[in-house]
Amino acid sequence: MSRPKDASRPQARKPRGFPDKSAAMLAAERELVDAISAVYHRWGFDALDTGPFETVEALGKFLPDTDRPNDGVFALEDDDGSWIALRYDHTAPLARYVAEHRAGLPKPFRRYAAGPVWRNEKPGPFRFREFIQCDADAVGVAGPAADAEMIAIAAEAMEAAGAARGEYQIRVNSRLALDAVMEKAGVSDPAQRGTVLRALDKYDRLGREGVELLLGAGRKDESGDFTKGAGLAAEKAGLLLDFAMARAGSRAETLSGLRQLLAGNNTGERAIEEFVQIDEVLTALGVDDAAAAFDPSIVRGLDYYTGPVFEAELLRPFKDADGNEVRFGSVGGGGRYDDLVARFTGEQVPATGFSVGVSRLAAAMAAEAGGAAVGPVVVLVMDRDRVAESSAMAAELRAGGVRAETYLGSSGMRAQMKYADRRNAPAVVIVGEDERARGVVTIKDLKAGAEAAAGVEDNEAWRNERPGQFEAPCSEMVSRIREIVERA
RNA sequence: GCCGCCUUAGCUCAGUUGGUUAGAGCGCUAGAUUGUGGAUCUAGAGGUCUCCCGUUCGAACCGGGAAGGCGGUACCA
Repeated sequence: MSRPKDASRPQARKPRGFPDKSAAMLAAERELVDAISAVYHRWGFDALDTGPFETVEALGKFLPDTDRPNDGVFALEDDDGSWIALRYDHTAPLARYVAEHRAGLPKPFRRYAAGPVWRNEKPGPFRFREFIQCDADAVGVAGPAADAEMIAIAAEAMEAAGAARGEYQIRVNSRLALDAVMEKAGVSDPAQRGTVLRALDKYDRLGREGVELLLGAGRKDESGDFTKGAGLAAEKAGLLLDFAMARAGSRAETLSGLRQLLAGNNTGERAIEEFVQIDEVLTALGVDDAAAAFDPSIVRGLDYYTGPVFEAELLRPFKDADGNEVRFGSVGGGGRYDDLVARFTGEQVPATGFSVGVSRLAAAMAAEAGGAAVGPVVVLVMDRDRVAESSAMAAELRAGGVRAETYLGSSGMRAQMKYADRRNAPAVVIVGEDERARGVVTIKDLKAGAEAAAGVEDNEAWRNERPGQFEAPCSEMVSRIREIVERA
């Protein structure tokens, strides 16, 4: 009866966060990668692939806990006892590459990379442990003009990804400005600065009240878990909150607000000057207020960035598989990282870059599109002894540029039709005794057939009508099929 | 990592105050249909009720633990 449990039999279960990808998903990913890469290429970046693994030392400084190299990254011990790990982004490998080959590289060095990255952390909906990033970086360029250009590229990449202007926004801030406001608020302890930055970063999600709690005593979330706050006095927290909320209707308006907030502080003056230059270049490049805004609540990771930082936000909501609206928020980010190469060489090399998370975008678009990918034309086999004839017809279709396959299963016609339907085939080709006798082929347009059948309730009528079906001379088979495929 | 909720057929879910053979819809397979995907009707396959331990004469149901899932939160280079 019931099979005995066999301990040696593995469970057919895949690890979380590594989704199986359908044909539709793969097509969406490839389209996005191609479109975004084309933008980078057009702006003068060269493609470079550094492979999936780096030494943990190369990724090292930014590991959360160097004693446990498997935390955060996927690491394994090499045969010489050293540890290597899968890259968690494209920027750290680039820094290593530049340091390793600095003598032979043109300066500035402009490079783009597209491929999977891996993060060993808790996955969630639209959040994976393996995902594709499309990354562009300019190494050896200092100054806000280079950052402004990256922002313009980010905007163009979003539009190439299918977000019209107004459906996305690049939100720009600066570490300098954050430093300035923390200086003014008297926050100097490194640990406290970290807590403050993390709190400000949550403004989007928690709003002013939530951030206020995190800057002060702390906050209890709805599950009852408590997060300790930065312990700031209300007055200091107020200044930080005013800063985080300083985004106004346009870059110019935000700037004038920041001028007042940061007045009388040296770092603040420098931050303002940086914003002014970025704004000028953005305007010159045609990046308007809808495409890129100054937003002081943008923080991004802690250790890595040294100047301007920015995030690409998708404003258009998507529907998930259950029809619920999903707001995506950030689908890409970047900024200036002047110290990353210096880790290897000791010599400071200024750099700025931007990266798009393609997998989330593709997952969203595929989920919304919902449908399966269009399948091949299926040539049915009516007479098992004449498989070769079907094979020849399928070959003729392929030679004519049509994706086609011969049905090679062992079932009857009904099952073959069901197979074609399930494959989402645009059409089937039927040649049985009748057709052979008259030198014709029967072609059935499955999509037209399904539409025409929607109103037919009577089985006999359905069978007589054979909706979507017609005969054609053998010589016209390829051209008639192509008409159908092109319409699909 | 921490907190909360959940787990019965491929999917969505009923069910039993603990009592012989556990249900529905959808899906799947086959037939009605001799050469036709839809619709309709009929039949069939598919479950140690997530797992382990305990309480009990008896557990899918009660208790404890584990695993997995969902949500929140922390971290996110």
